[in-house]
Amino acid sequence: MLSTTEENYLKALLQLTLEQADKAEAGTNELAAQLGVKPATANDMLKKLREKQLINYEKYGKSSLTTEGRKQAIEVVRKHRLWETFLYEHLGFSWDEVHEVAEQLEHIQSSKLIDRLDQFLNYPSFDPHGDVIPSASGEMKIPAKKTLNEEEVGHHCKMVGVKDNSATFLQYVDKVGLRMNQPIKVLSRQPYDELIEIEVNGQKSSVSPRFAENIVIVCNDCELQKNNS
Amino acid sequence: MLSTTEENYLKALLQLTLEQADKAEAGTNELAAQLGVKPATANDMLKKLREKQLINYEKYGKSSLTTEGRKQAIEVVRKHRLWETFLYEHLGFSWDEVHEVAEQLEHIQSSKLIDRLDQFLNYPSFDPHGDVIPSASGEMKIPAKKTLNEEEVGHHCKMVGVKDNSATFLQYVDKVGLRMNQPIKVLSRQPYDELIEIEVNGQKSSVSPRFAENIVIVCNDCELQKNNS
DNA sequence: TATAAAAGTTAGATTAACCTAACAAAAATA
DNA sequence: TATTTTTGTTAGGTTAATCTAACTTTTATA
Ligand SMILES: [Mn+2]
Ligand SMILES: [Mn+2]
Ligand SMILES: [Mn+2]
Ligand SMILES: [Mn+2]
Repeated sequence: MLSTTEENYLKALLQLTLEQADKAEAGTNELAAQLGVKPATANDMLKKLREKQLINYEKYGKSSLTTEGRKQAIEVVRKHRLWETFLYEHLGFSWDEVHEVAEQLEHIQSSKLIDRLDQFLNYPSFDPHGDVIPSASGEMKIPAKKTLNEEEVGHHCKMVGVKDNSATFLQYVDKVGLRMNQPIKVLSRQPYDELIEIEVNGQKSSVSPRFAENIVIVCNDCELQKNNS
Repeated sequence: MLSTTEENYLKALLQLTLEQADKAEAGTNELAAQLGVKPATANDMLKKLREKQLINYEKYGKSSLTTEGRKQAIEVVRKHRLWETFLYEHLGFSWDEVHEVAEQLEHIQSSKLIDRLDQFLNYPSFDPHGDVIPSASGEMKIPAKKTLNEEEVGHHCKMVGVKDNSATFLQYVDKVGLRMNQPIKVLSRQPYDELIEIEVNGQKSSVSPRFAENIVIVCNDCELQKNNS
């Protein structure tokens, strides 16, 4: 059985390697920073996790999860997000309060507990932050990335990045009220001028296709793609 | 903030000192046995807890909780029993499955979490084993002990001890179906012969006053007495 | 390409929680 | 009371997870 610390390393490695979809590996310093420990500390743990066949790691090289390591990491993420959902939906915690407590709850060891919690919550697909909850079988669906311009009317999505990094554009994004990871609903698309009407945090605004094609989003309503290499 | 281990020592000391209501102290070996560690290990921890002013302890002496130590211990018991109640009532865990998981959950650090859980459960007074749940303010009510013969009709209680330790009596207790800590309901008292009709685990039986006065019980329905020295 | 910077590793130390083995004090009992 | 048993303590050691300081390798850049 894994220690809380080992679980945290695997989860951190999963998160870092999911961020950059292309290369599924992370450096020692990067991992140490993510976990708030010194590189020397992370280095020790990397050797230990390699011994346990949970990661691929070679001296001076980048690290990546093995199939078993990935499975374990996904299980931790599943627990984290189910607990966040419980705290948010049943105990009246707010969006920003759930994470800290879920960091503790995700390490409770009881498969019966997590299965029953899943059932109690009615098998939710997303946590309060809109992140996908992995299934009991360890499948973690990753919603497709696209631009806001390509999003369908009526769908719910969230901004996960921008294509234009100019100050002008970023200031405009701010002004429109868009924030990273905040839920967005696409209300309509005007046939006359192609303006897209969106709702963010209760506020409605209209944006141009030019603007929208520089906003990268993930859609919660579109077909989900499994990601379980 | 206390470590999980420190919390476990305080809780164990509370439990040991509640058992023998007269002398509120426990020996090093006794405590070590309760926690499943060696006396040498417990000895180290006793010194540490004394430094933190959580227990009273002197070399070769018995240990007892300070006011602060007792407060902390009661908080852990409160968390344990609220979680047990949650698992039992909302996640369909059985009587005997809840304890193991609650041993982990009782160490989650979040006062908001436990307050909200209490509210969610509608401020329960007893856990699934019939044990009293301490209040948010740290009051731990201890139900009055009395004999089954003194118990009122209609009340719910549980056996916590016997006054007669003869084999004959104990075998009779077994035969009637009484088990330690198992819920008992007093159904009636016949005016004619004073026989007491009780229900245990769905089974009804009648016992004599002679028998009943040798069964020590605690009543869940009687006035509770605070125990917060 | 030579040098500087960044990234990664190693050695040695610390802390918490545990252990065993040897010893000391207190309590029980002969 | 003397002896034995029980109880409690100490010394010294282990493991997991952390650190700092010094070192090495790799990568970037002048
Ligand atoms: Mn989170
Ligand atoms: Mn989340
Ligand atoms: Mn319990
Ligand atoms: Mn209980």
